[in-house]
Amino acid sequence: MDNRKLKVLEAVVDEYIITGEPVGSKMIAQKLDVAVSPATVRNDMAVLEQLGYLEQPHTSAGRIPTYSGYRLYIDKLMTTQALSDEEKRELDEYLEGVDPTEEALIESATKALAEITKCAAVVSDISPKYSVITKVEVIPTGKRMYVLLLITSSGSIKNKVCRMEFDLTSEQLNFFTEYMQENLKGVSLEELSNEMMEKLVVAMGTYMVTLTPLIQGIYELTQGLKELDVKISGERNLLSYKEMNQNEIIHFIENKNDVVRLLDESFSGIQVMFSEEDDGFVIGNSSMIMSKYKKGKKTAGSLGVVGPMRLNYSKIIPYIEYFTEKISEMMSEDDDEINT
Amino acid sequence: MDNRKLKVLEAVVDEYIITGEPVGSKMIAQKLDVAVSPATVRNDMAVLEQLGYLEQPHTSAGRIPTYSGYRLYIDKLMTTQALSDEEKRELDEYLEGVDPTEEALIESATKALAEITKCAAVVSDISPKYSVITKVEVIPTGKRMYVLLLITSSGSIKNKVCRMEFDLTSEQLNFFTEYMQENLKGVSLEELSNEMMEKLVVAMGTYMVTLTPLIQGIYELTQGLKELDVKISGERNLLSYKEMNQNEIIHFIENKNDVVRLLDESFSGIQVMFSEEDDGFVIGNSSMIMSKYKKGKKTAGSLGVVGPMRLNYSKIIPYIEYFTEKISEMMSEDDDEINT
DNA sequence: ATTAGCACTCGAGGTTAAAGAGTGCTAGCA
DNA sequence: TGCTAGCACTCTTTAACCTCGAGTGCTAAT
Repeated sequence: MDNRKLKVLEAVVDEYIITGEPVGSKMIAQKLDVAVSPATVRNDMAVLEQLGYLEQPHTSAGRIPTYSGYRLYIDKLMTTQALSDEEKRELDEYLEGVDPTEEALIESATKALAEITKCAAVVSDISPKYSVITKVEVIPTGKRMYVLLLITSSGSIKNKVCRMEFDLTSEQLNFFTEYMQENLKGVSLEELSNEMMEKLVVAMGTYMVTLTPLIQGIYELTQGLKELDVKISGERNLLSYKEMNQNEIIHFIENKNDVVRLLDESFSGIQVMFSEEDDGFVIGNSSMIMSKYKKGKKTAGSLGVVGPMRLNYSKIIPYIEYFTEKISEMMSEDDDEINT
Repeated sequence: MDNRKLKVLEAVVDEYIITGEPVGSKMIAQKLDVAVSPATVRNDMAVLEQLGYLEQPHTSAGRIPTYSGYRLYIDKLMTTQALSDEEKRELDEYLEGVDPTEEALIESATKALAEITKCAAVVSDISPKYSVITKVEVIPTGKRMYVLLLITSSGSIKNKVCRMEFDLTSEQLNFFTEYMQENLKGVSLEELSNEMMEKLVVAMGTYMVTLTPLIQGIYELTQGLKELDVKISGERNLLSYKEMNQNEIIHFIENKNDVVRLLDESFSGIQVMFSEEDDGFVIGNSSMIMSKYKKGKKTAGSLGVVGPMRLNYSKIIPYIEYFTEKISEMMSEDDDEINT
């Protein structure tokens, strides 16, 4: 394909990203570095339309990119704008002074991303497959009330209050704590199945009956830990894009968790997905830029943004790259400390 | 004021609540139990308008209630529709089988309220003034990593991971736990001031230096506990009311916490507030129905809904009354068990 | 006090006309 | 062969205009 045609396509996408309006031949003729007439551009655009990179909302309007137009633009044409030191510093500040707990880190990360990109930001926690139970505690805290505590190698903590029928003897309490400690410590969340829990219960013998609520509690906590922890923020940003369907946005907000699959499926490195390319997309006419961050040497969670197709890719992609790097660093610090 | 005029006002509000359209004289003449002509109703409506209870969007339209119209309707005219057993049962089911932790209970309560009323629902937790620290724990959980745990009489649990410079000796650990236990147990969150924390730190003597991160952690946890815990859900419901301003709704969603003041200020019993009556309202053209629930004999948190002025008060008010009763019951159970 | 009758107001919705943006095509030019 | 000027054509947007109907306020009669 003609070099000039590619330049035309690039110019159309660039312009459309800025204005959000269909782009005409005159505009492009001005923007191009080679001096050509609008008529020439028109011919090129007609070809680009035939190839499926551009489309016309109606005959007498300019062109807008199709999703394959965007795809080509992103993969081949676009020149990314590296972050200035200023911008990096701004980003660093966002993440500084944040509680190093993973949960808090992830929360701040989504907020920062959403704020900067004016999109909805999604950050998923480290996949629970990689964590292992490190501690089980039962703490009495009032009449017949006990707090269960479960801690994993990734630093997640879950707790739950259990109310019992009777007060436990200290002997029962010790037995339970030690038994759970012994049998659950080091067990990865992946291998922790229903059957395994059941076996544990049976093997408790006579204690089983009295301790049922506690066991139930532990079970619920493990279930909670297994859930991929995803934080989304900035959903409201989406409402400001007129090309996105209000109802779909609301649907997305309600069914946030559907993006989890996409986040989990993705491979490493930065990638851009379009709703047209994947029916699992929760929201039409949108794109998602995402990347996986690492924890030490292992791939951990994902982060990214969801927005309209008309996104400033050349700016946001470097942002996300930098962001991923930063989060990976911060997560890896944790990791070192926990695993060494 | 004429009895019939009041009936006219009631009919206008009733009708407007259903249709959302300005109400004409013909409609009202049909609805009234006394048989009068539209012309008569027109005269009455003109008077009601002069008194400030009704208004006309434009000359050739019907009337809609002003906020003082709603006020009069709610305080004097409206006949509330008591909940049917069916409805009560439905509500009960919503709250059944919920984790009896206050936090979970509150969360479910907002969801149920929002679902039923199609409004945004707000539930604030028991005001922290009423709780007392019952337990402080420090649990080692990896190299130089410690989990701090703070439990209050109201059943709230907060935890936090602290990373230390060095591993603590078991002696240090014991000292810290016992020291905190001794000095913080039974202390109410209200009296737990900055100065008090500082005194504690100083009194620790030589331990102070090494244990700083832990102290810092404890401090942060107490701060967290002091915050009034408010859950809001169903904000998206507001988007479906065309008489509400989109931007204001978004503003409300972002500044949810501004309602806390309203919740906290309110007195006991059910009450309805209008945005016109209080400039602190985060969202214009709206009303809020709320009530305080109890815990045992003490007033605890508040619950309510935020929606447009055009709400089905006669239905929602009994709902909220019943809901308040239910939540009070459930909370009081907790209370008995913890404090006896 | 109530009501029938009637002129009046005003918004909603539909139609028409003009303006403007942008295209596709053709014919001529380097 | 590739580019361009010119022009007719298409389609949207905007405004002006019209009509219809709902609803009112007033007046005069009951």
